[in-house]
Amino acid sequence: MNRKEVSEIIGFSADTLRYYERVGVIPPIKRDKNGYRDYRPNDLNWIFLTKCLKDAGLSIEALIEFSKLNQKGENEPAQKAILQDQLEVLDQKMAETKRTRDLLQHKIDTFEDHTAKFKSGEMDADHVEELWKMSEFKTPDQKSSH
Amino acid sequence: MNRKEVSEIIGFSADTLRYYERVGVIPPIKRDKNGYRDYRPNDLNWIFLTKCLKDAGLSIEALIEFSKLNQKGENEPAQKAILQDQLEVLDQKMAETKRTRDLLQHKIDTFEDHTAKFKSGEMDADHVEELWKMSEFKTPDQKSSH
DNA sequence: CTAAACCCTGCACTGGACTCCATAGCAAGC
DNA sequence: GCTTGCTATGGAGTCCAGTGCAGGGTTTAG
Repeated sequence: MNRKEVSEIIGFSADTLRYYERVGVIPPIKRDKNGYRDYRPNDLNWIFLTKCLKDAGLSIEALIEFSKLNQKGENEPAQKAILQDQLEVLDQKMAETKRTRDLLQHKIDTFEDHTAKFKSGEMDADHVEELWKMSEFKTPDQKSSH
Repeated sequence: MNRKEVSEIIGFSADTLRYYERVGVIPPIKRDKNGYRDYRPNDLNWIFLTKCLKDAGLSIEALIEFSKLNQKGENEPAQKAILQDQLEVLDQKMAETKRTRDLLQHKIDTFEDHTAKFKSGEMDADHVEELWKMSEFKTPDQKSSH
């Protein structure tokens, strides 16, 4: 399978594919007699996993780390551990996204509620969110809060 | 409230705060007699929202757009629409993350199952995932698939 | 024989989002 | 008055993740 087909299936550009191979996100791809890359099903498989993890927010560096361990050979426990770690990362990410989502929902729900006032005064990290929920969602100077 | 306190509460660096103000992600902050920024509760409020949206994956450009709309004054429907859009984006993101998560889980669960073989042959976008689920999660050249 | 449509390489460049730097003002403590 | 510690500024530099480009090769179609 050539570069173009892979690009079309996975959705990475030819340049990105080459870049990923160069930096080690994907392993070196076999070449044909002309030196052209010949992607095999297992390559596609790996690239697909890469795409999933990238879409899930992993950095290139993390993907390289991941790929290295995989290429090291029979290192299943380590690979499994990485996957497990990634699972946890994804779970955390989802939890956080959900929190933001709920905050946003709250903001939408209470958009018209201009009666809520927040008191100035002490304010620390733990209270910012609470305060935010009560706030009027306006830029500072549209209403003086003195 | 001075720059340092805000940095500590929100978790943006002083430089980032200045950068955001410069590009318009946060509105111009009032200054004291020395020209020092004096962040007021409503500023903090806005910065907190900014942080949420940024963490949720919005680009600086999107944040500027959002901020502009907000500063334009009574433009609630437009603001609300943006929040609603973001809500949808977050929902989609979560769904996709969950999909990756489940794929990963499957991979972990079937890690030892070396009997599964995937056939080379036709392969298109719709089948990559299916194929991937059957694959052995190895780099291409550790086992020849000819 | 030539053009089109692929592919290869190294390296320079871009865009986004900060981050650092040099220089300088103010305020408090010694 | 001097040092320390905060603040300010414009502008340059950095890092990440690609993206583009010049220069070149092979195969197929006309």
